[in-house]
Amino acid sequence: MPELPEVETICERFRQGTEESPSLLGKRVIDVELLWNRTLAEPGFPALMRRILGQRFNEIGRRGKYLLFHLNDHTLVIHLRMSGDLWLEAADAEMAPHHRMLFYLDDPDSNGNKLLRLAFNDTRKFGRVWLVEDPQEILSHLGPEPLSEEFTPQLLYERLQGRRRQLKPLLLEQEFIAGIGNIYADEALHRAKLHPLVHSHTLSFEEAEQLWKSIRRVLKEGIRRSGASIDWVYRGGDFQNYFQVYRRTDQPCHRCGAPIQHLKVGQRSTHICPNCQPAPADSEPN
DNA sequence: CACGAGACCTGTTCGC
DNA sequence: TGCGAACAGGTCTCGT
Repeated sequence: MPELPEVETICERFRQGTEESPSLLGKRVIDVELLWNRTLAEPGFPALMRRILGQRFNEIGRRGKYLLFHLNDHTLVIHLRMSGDLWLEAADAEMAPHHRMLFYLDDPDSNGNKLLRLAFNDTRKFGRVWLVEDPQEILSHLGPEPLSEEFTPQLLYERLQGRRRQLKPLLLEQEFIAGIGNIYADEALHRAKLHPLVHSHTLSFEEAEQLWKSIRRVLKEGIRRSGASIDWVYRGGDFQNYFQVYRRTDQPCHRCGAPIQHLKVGQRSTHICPNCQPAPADSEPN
């Protein structure tokens, strides 16, 4: 489900709090419940309990699609994968279906009463939770953060030159660039007028620069719209109303009017405008 | 290295 | 209407 903009939105909500729920910052973990064993990747549950009880949420961050909750001397790392979501609810709220892990919290001044519950809800059970001393052990494989200053057109161009892969699967590789998923890959390629099957090393610097701009634009717009909410998963964002291609099969391209096409690239559902994104010469299968 | 298939999971939608 | 197949925003691992 969530890609960089959705994770960033969740992150920001927990930092700031919302009308319905307070900020997570300063809250203390006083109990944990694990309802689906494989959700906890590391360490084992007894070790997790020993280390996490009594720790406070001091800082909340994001790297790629990973959420980072910095506690006193450990970091709680969460990846939502396809269907994960985090809810901050009353500690005695009725249990919704698909809750996989619960963190019971109190306030500095609520003397040990279970006040709130951070619930990891994950229909498909792909999501994972880690508690580590140094998050780098989990994040070190990630490529550059696309909205950071280090991610320049020049860097993208060099990295594209260093590989000989089709653009779309390459954009989905988290070690190539962190945070892009199926929606934002399609949207970025359309805005850059690049076909998903184009090979990375064939791009000119100008094309790489267009792709760089498109990636940044699309991710920033996603964040500005609080992410995309499709189907029943993840609520709150409205970027889905501004998609140019994703899930718009047969509808007219907003730029040229041609019907959007659906194809499979690397086993992932892919959407393009056949007119704005001409296929590379070497990729005509028929 | 590049790439496809299969796993991991549950729920919804599609096609006959 | 009914029922199985296909599909869903992610990632890992294995085989060619």
